[in-house]
Amino acid sequence: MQKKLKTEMVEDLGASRLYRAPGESSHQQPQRWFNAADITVAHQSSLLKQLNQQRRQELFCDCNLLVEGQLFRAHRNVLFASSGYFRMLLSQGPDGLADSVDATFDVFSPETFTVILDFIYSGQLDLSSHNVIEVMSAASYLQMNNVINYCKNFIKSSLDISVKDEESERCPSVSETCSFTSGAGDETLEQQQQGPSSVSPPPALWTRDNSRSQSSFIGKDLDQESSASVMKTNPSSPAEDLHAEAEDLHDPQDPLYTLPGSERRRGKGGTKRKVGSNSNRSNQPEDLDMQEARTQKAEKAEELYATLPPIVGVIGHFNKDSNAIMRFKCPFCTHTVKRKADLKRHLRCHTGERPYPCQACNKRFTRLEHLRSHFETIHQARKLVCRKCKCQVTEDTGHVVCEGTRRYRMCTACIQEVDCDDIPMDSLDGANEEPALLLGVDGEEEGDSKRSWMVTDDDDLAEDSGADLIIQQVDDSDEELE
DNA sequence: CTGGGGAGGGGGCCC
DNA sequence: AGGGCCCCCTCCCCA
Repeated sequence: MQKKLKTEMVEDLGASRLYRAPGESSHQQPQRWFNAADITVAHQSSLLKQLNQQRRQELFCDCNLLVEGQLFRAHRNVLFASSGYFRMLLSQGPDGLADSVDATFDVFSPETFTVILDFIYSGQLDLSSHNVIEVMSAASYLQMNNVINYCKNFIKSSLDISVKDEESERCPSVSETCSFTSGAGDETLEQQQQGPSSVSPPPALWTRDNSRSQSSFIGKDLDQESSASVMKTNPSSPAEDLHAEAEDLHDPQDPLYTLPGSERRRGKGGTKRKVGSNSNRSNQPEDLDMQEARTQKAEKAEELYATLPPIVGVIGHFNKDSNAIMRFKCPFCTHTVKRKADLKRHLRCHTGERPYPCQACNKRFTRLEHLRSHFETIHQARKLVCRKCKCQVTEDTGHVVCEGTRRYRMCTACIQEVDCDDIPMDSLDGANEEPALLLGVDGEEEGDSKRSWMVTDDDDLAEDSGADLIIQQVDDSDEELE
């Protein structure tokens, strides 16, 4: 594939060279440039191939790398040019060079390092849904930004559901394996050549080989600078893709859904304004496309979580015994956490996954506790404070006022001040009842109710009987299957 | 314009 | 590993 790409590039350049305006002299700049580019591309390709051949034959290899006990041999100059980690390691002077083993890695597997090393020497990145996270983590560790970008693109493409219907029919399986080919090796190689490319990188192009259930990603290698600029300007850049992904999940038309991360605040005002007025929405079946989108997103998020390697770690620091303290690093950002569970929780702000919908207002949350907090505050008037005068009330003195699905308390004095006809009182004073969320329904044991929150067929209760509102934990994938 | 409060989101950490 | 709690921050609304 790489060869084919290179060939195409050369052919394109050749075509450009042959296409010359009448009267254009042969010594004009374009022709010289294309000639030079032609030669450069061919030379790069040949050089990289030679280096790879030398590596495979262990010719002139001057660097030994031990990955979980498996020895890899490579060239220091190539590693230096490809990885920020190796740049730092190898620029520390000759001290560490005398050893038979120059570097030892235990934070990723030999298989992962093979992918990385193959990429360094060939420009081809063999990604699959099973290794992408670990490769990304390793690339992060080795400070190879272009590999990280490819991984992001791969993940994005795997998660991409915007063209789900048509695409899924044309391409039966979401890519199981993926091969990235880059034009000229690594970022640093390019950086060291002519700086930012004069030609903006073409958008990544997906080709799929259905017969082998395989996908190939063909894209021009993004050097650091150009990829940075692309990320700022090109909406299909990885960083923005992530946000776009999140927006995909949360229908931008739907003010109920806020965006994760930096984007999440955008829709918030709308959300708050809609809380009381959207109750009618909760009575309607969700838009099927949106539901399907959410389902697929949740499945992909689950797949992503499932592919998390046992160690997605970075060595944060050393304790007094010089033992490395492992932390779990987010593949999407620089955040690290101590526990894998915390990483999984954190990843939701990148994947946009919101598995906890409020049955009352359809608002979705990333965490159960947030949903609970929301439900208790908004729909159950758990706060024993008069909304009007802010005075403390009790379960008895604080009358619960309904406003759509929203409930709050008012003290007796404030109730009397306001015209009683204007205030829809909760006749059952339902907030005094224990919430179905916490105690279950119909005498169910708490444990059961926690796991299987009642899914009622009667969605109408959302509007008028807030006290009986039931928060439903929706397993989108199950819903989809049903 | 500004400050206070409400609501939501995220991180750390304990159970 | 998941649930839950606490805390902090940000955003928005409103007086």
